[in-house]
This record gives sequence, C-alpha cells and structure tokens, in this order.
Amino acid sequence: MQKTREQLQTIYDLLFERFGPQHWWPGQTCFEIIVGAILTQNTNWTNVEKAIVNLQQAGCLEPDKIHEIESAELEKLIRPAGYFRLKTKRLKNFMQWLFDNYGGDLDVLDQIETRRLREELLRVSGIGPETADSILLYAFGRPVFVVDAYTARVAVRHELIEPDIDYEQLQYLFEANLEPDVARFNEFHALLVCVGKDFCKPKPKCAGCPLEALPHTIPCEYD
DNA sequence: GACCAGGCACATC
DNA sequence: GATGTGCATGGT
Repeated sequence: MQKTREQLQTIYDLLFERFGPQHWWPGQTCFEIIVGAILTQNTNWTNVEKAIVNLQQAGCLEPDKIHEIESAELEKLIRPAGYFRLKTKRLKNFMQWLFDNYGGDLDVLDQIETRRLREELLRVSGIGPETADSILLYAFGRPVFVVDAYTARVAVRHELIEPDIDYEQLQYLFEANLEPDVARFNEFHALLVCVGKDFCKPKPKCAGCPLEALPHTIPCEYD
C-alpha cells in the first residue's frame, strides 16, 4: 500500500512537472460544467466547446432554458458535440429530475450529502459513474476522484492495477491512497487526461512521455 | 480513409 | 454476469 502511494505521488509529480497546472474544469458556472460533463461523453472537448458556444449565444446555458426548449432546437445547438439526439435526451433527463425534485435550483443540490447526491445522479438515465463524479468534483467541489479511460490505461500500463478492474475499484485505488483533497483530485485527473491525449492512447506512444522512465509492460508501437 | 475522442444504456447470450 | 453494439461530429 505504501508503495502504491509513492507510485501515485511520483506519477503526479512527473505529470505536473511536464504539463503544469491545468485550471480545470474549463467552464465558468456550475451549470456549464454539468452540461459539459454530459456533452463530453466519448467526445473530444473541442467539439464540446462548439456546442457550448452555441448554447451561450442562444442564451440557453441555464437550467430553465434547457428544460423548456424544444428537443429539435436543442439538437441543432449541440450538434457539433456528436451523439446529438442521445445527448439531447440526456440533458432533458437531467433537467426533468432537477425540476421534479429540486425546483430547478442547483443551490439546493449543493446542500445534499455527497454519497446521496452521487446515488441520485446515477439514477438519471444518461449519467453514469464518470459523468456523476465529474459533476461532484468539478461542479460541486466534492472530494471524489474521477477516473476515465485514460486513468485506466495509465494505471494498467504502469502496473498499478490489473487490466480487468472495474470503475469503482479503479476509483478506490486513488481515493484510498490520496488525501481527500479537492484541488489535488482536480489537478490529478486533468493531468491524467493530458498524458492520455498525448501518449497513453490505445496505440501508445511512449517516446517523450513524462512517465517513460517508470516501469511499464505494454509495448509501445512507435518506440 | 482509418482512427480516435474526458461514456452510457440496452440487447443478447 | 460478461460481452457486443448503437450513438455522430470533427480533428489528425
């Protein structure tokens, strides 16, 4: 266990040294972060940004606007983010839940205890573990570690976990070995996305990777 | 043209 | 319970 803590610390230090502070989440308001978390599912962030700009320009970046807008209109606005029919349903599902239970007021959500809020978010169709945890950490500042495909790749490649681990186990690896520090969780996840974008892809590119010197088992096609 | 992107729900075995 | 598939745009 002590070794795992040291490995995580080393990974964090190397990534921070290379990439610096990431200032996540790239969104202005709590609501914008929630919308972004849904729109970025399996989607490049640059595409999400286009959709968010469309929503801003249409004056739709507020819960009641998304709740009331026609689905066909919402589809047009978020089209650049891909899966636009699916994500329109997911945004509508979230708003339905928010208005049915909390009067559309995000400040009320902020009063809910973290574990219960997570369970409630997961009951909304279209919000899975990663989206729920992104909302908890980045929109509501709760000490929840967000894991994603990049996190899994880095952890597997550097022998922290077995390949067939599930989401909750991977999350536990980080939460059990790090202090529950919101700022640190924020930065660590963002840094893992950084190294994932540049190096820890399905076809890994390890040459020049800040983690290249650490033990890793997966062969790198471009080395 | 192929591959990839900050998942998730649902069908099928 | 594990595995496969649909969802869609845009950048490299």
